[in-house]
Amino acid sequence: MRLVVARCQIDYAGRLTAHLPMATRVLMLKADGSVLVHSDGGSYKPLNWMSPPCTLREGTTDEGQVEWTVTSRATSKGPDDTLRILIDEIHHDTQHELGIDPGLQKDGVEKHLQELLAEHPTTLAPGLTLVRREYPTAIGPVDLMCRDANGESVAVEVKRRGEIDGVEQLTRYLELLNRDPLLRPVRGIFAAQEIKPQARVLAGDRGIMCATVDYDALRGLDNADDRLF
Amino acid sequence: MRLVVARCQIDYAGRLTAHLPMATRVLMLKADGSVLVHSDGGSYKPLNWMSPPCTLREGTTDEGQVEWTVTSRATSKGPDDTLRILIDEIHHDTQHELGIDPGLQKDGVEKHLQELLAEHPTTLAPGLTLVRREYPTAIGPVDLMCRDANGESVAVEVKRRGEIDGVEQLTRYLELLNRDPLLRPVRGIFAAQEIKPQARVLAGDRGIMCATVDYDALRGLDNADDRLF
DNA sequence: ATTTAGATTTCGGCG
DNA sequence: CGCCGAAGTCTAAAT
Repeated sequence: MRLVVARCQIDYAGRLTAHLPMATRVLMLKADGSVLVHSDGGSYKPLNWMSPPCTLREGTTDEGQVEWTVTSRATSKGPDDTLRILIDEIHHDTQHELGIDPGLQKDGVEKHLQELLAEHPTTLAPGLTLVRREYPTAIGPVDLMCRDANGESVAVEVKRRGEIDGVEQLTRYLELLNRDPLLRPVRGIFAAQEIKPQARVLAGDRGIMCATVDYDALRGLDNADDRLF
Repeated sequence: MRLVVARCQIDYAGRLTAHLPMATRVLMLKADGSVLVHSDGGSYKPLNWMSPPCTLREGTTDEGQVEWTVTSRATSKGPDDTLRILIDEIHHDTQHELGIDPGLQKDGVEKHLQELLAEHPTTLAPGLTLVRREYPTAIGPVDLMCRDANGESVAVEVKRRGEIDGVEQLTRYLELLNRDPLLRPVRGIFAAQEIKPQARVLAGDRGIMCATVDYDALRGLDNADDRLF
């Protein structure tokens, strides 16, 4: 990892073209050849960057300025990209050995939400029981297939954030499932930690029930269960 | 901007929980209080981070190790987040004045594609003429509203990458537009630089035509036009 | 290898 | 200020 602070001007050409006027920025040059250009603000996203695999070549302009050219080969996904960094002045330049990172361990994403709801289906609707998780269909798996108090089928789509696409997805499942005479009628529940108003409206329009899920409360239920055994 | 290279262990708790075992990493501390944790690989996304606004507080553990705690307040968007960085050894620690960045200038995104197609609708279908761009409807603007050689209405949805949600979006527009006796029948064209197979199948199933757009060729047409005048 | 769905998505525009 | 759509999205799992 090489860390450079420099006054520079940057031009990118590839999937789009972008330009950064001359200013002082941080350049992060990683071991795999990738390059990140950061300013002193914004979020985690760099102003500009080059994804690996790519190669950096150092050159000199006609005016005698240092110029770095970072290039990647054209792949099936996109055209060949070029990042041109024209360096006016280097304020800082250091090299560091970091080694391979052991990697990130995550917990609390959609999969966990689905697991918790599978164990506590009654939090979605009274009398609901689980038939199976990841119920397979021709167009993909339904997150939770359940049965309600009347013995009728209920398909549940779980999302961390409930938006229109999720409602569309559940609608496609319901359309398909309701063609099966052994299952029908199948109704739907759209479950998410947070449901956007537009998604709620669309769901209502299609007779789909919305359920807001409290992740912490579910986790609490789960821990309570654990203590019983 | 403060750049730190250190052996550290990191724990994040907020929208999810995440853990990074002890290893050497780069810590980028920006002027707005945000923190980025980078390893020597991966893409532009940090292993872990904290978005502004947030505050960093330095402390010491019972074992005498330095500990940084970065916290942000709970907002309407999410709960309060905490990033705990336990520092084992600092290899490098420098401070740099960067100033405000003049910002990025982009060119070549969906808006541009839409503009080019608006000027050259016949590349989508022979005899097609533009009625208007961003044609307003109750559920949002249709990218391009056109008329074909027979004088019938054609709604065009423009995407850089054509996926299922784009087809769903166009379907919703068509359903609404076809309720209008003055417009109907309205057919649809789904235009994108690249169309995914599943999106193509769904479009075909709904009688929507797909058009793959060559951005460079369109830009060429545009330049040719310019030269005529 | 290709495709698809999820993300601590972030970012910008408009009402 | 909140909602909505686009992104050089990236990434990991499934096909």
